Amino acid sequence: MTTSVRQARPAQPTLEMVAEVAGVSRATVSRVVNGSTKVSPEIVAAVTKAIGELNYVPNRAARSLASRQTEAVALVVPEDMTRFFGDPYFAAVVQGITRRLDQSDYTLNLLVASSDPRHKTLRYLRTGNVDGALIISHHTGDDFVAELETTMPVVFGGRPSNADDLDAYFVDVDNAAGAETGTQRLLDIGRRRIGSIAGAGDMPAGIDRLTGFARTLERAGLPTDAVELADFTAAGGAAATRRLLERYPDLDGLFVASDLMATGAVDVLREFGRSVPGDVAIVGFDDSPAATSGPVALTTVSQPSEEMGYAMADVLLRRLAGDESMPHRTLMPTRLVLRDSA
Amino acid sequence: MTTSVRQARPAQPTLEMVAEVAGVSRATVSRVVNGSTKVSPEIVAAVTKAIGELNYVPNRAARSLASRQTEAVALVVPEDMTRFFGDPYFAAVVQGITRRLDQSDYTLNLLVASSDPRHKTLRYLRTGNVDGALIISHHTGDDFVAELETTMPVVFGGRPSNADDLDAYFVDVDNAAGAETGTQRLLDIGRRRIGSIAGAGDMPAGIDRLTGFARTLERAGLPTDAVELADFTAAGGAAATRRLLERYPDLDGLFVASDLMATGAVDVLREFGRSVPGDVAIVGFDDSPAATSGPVALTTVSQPSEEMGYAMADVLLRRLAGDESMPHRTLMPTRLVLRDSA
DNA sequence: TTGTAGGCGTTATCAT
DNA sequence: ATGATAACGCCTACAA
Repeated sequence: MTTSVRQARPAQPTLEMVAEVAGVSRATVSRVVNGSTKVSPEIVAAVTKAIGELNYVPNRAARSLASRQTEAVALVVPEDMTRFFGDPYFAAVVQGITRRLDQSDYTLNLLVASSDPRHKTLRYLRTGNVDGALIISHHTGDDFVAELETTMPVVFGGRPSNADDLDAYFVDVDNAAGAETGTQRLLDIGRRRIGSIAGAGDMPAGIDRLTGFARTLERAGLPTDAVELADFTAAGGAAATRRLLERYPDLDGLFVASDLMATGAVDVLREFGRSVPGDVAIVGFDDSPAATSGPVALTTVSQPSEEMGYAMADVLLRRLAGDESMPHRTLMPTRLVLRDSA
Repeated sequence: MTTSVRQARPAQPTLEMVAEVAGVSRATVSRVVNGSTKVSPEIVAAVTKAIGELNYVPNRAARSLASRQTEAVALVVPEDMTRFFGDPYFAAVVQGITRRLDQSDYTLNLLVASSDPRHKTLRYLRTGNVDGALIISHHTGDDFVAELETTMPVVFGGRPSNADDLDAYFVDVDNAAGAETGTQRLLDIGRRRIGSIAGAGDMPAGIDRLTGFARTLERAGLPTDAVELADFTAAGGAAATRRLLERYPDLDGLFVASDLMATGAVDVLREFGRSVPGDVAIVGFDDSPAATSGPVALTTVSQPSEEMGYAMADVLLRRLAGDESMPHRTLMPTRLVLRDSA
C-alpha cells in the first residue's frame, strides 16, 4: 500500500555522487556536463563514465535556480484551439517546432492565450517561467505581445500584424508571391473570370494573399472584384462561395486562400451543379492534408508548414544561445502543386 | 544597445524581501503563500499586503527544488500531430485540459511521443520533469506508458487498450452505449440495410463503438456484416465508404464512428449519386465541428469533448493533491444530436 | 503561532 | 585545469 506515489520518486543521482564516483569535484563534473572546453580529456572520460554508470541526469530545478534560466519556451496559441488545431497547417507547424526542440534540452509549455491575455498569460511569461516564446496565428489586436520582446526573445509564426512590430522576429512564406503563382495557374489554363476567397482581413496572411491575387489579375488586365472574405474554416469557405456564385454566376476560376476553405468551396460548387475543374477550376493554399481529403484533389500553393515550425524554433533557440545575428524575417519558399482541381 | 536580453530580466522580489517589508520571517511568508492555516489573521493581512506591494510571485525553480515537485504535468500526444490535431475532437479535449489547468498553478508540457518512446519521452517523464501525465489517444502497442503509473499519477483520455491496465485512471464516454443510440436512430427512421464505418481496430473507442452497433442490429434481428474499418480521417472514411458501397449497393443507413470519417462518407455517397439522408441516412459520432462543416449537417452521437479534457485534468490534479479516492474510470454521457443526415 | 537554520542540486566566482 | 565555497529562492523540521 503506497500511501502517496508522489513522494516515492526514486532519488536521482546528483552531481555530487557523480563527482565522488569519478574522483573529482562537483565543479568539474558540472563543467563536463555543460561541455566546458577547459577539462582534460582523461577527466572528461572518467566523469562521462561515472555519469553513464549512475545514469545521471541534471536536475532541472536546481540548474534553473542557479543559472536563472528555465530551459523552457512557451508556445502561445490563440484561445480558440478547436479552430486553431482544426487547421492541419498549424498542426504541422507545431510538429516542426517539437521536432527542433527535441534536439535540444528545451521544454515546450503550451499556453493558450486566454480571453484575458493581459493578466494570466502575460504574467506567466513575464514572471520568468520561460526563456523565450513562440507565438502563432495572432490577429490584429493581439498587441499584448508587442511589449514581450523587451522581456525575452520572441519569434512569431507568420508576420505580425502590428505596424510597430518592425523589429519582430518571424518566419513566414512570401504569401503574395505564392498567391501570384496560384492565380497565374488559373490564367495559364485559360480561365478569365477568376474570383477569390480571401482569408480574414485581420490576418496578414489573408491580406498578402489577396494582394498577390489582385496584382496578378491586374497585370493580365482582368477585373479583381470577385472577392469574398472568409475565416479560414471549411464552413466559412462554403458560405463565401455561395455569396460569390450569386454575384458572379459565370465564374470559371477560383483562388482560395486556404485548402480548408477550398474544400468548402468544392462542396458548394458541386451542390450548385458546377464541376471542378470543368466549370470552375480551383487553386488552394497550404497543401495541407485537407487538399487531398475531399472528393477532388486540390491543386494548391504549397507552403512548408512543418519546416516553418522547425525554423521558428530554430531561430528562437539560436537567439537564446546568444546568437543575435539572425535575420528578423525568415521567408520560406512556396511552390505550386498540381493536382486535379486546376 | 542591450547586448543580451536574456540576462536583463529584472530581479523579481523574493520571499526574503516580502518578509522584510511585512516585518516577519521568511518561513511565515512561505506559510501564507502556501495557505497554511496556522498563521494569525493580522500577520496574514500584513504579508498579503506586502506581497501585493512588491508584486511578488514565487520562483518556480526554487520552489520546485525545495519541494521536489515541479508543478508541471505532461500532455503526451501521439507522434502524428497532424492527424491528431486534425481531428477537432482532440483539439477540444486539449482546450478542456488547459481550462482546468488554468485554474491551478500547474503548467502544461507538450510531449510528442516520438517514434522512439522508450528513450526520450519516457526518460523525460521519469526524470522528474513533471508531477503527472495526461496521455491521449494511444493505440495498442503504446504499452510503454504502462509502467509509468508506478512512477507518477497518470490519466488517460479514452480507455487504455492494454488489458493489464486494469487499474489505470481514465476518462471516456460509454462508447458502446453511444453507438447503440446512434444505430437505433437509423432503425427508428425505418432503415433496414445498415452498415458501419468503424474506427481503427487498435483503438478501444473504435472497438467499443462497433460493438454497440452490432449489438443493436442483432437485437433487431438484422445482419451486421456491412462493416468497413477506417482510420478516423476523412480520407479514410471516404475510402471505406467506397468499399462498402461496392459490397452493399443497397445500403440505406450508415453508422460512422466519427464525424470526420462521416464527412468523407457523405462526399463519396453523393459522388455515387446517393442522396443523404434520402437514399442513405448517416449517423456520426463526436459532434465535432466537422459535423456541421460539410454539405449536409450530420446527425451524430455527441460526446462532451471539452468536458472530457477538463475532467482528465481534474482527476490528475486531485490525485496530485493527494486525493486517491477518485474512481479509476470517469464515464461521461453521450447524447444523440438530430440534424439533417438521419 | 512564529522564527531559526539547514538543505534542495546546480552554477559561478575565486583561488590555487 | 581543478577545487573550494558562495549564492540561487524556497521549504520544512525543529526550536522557541
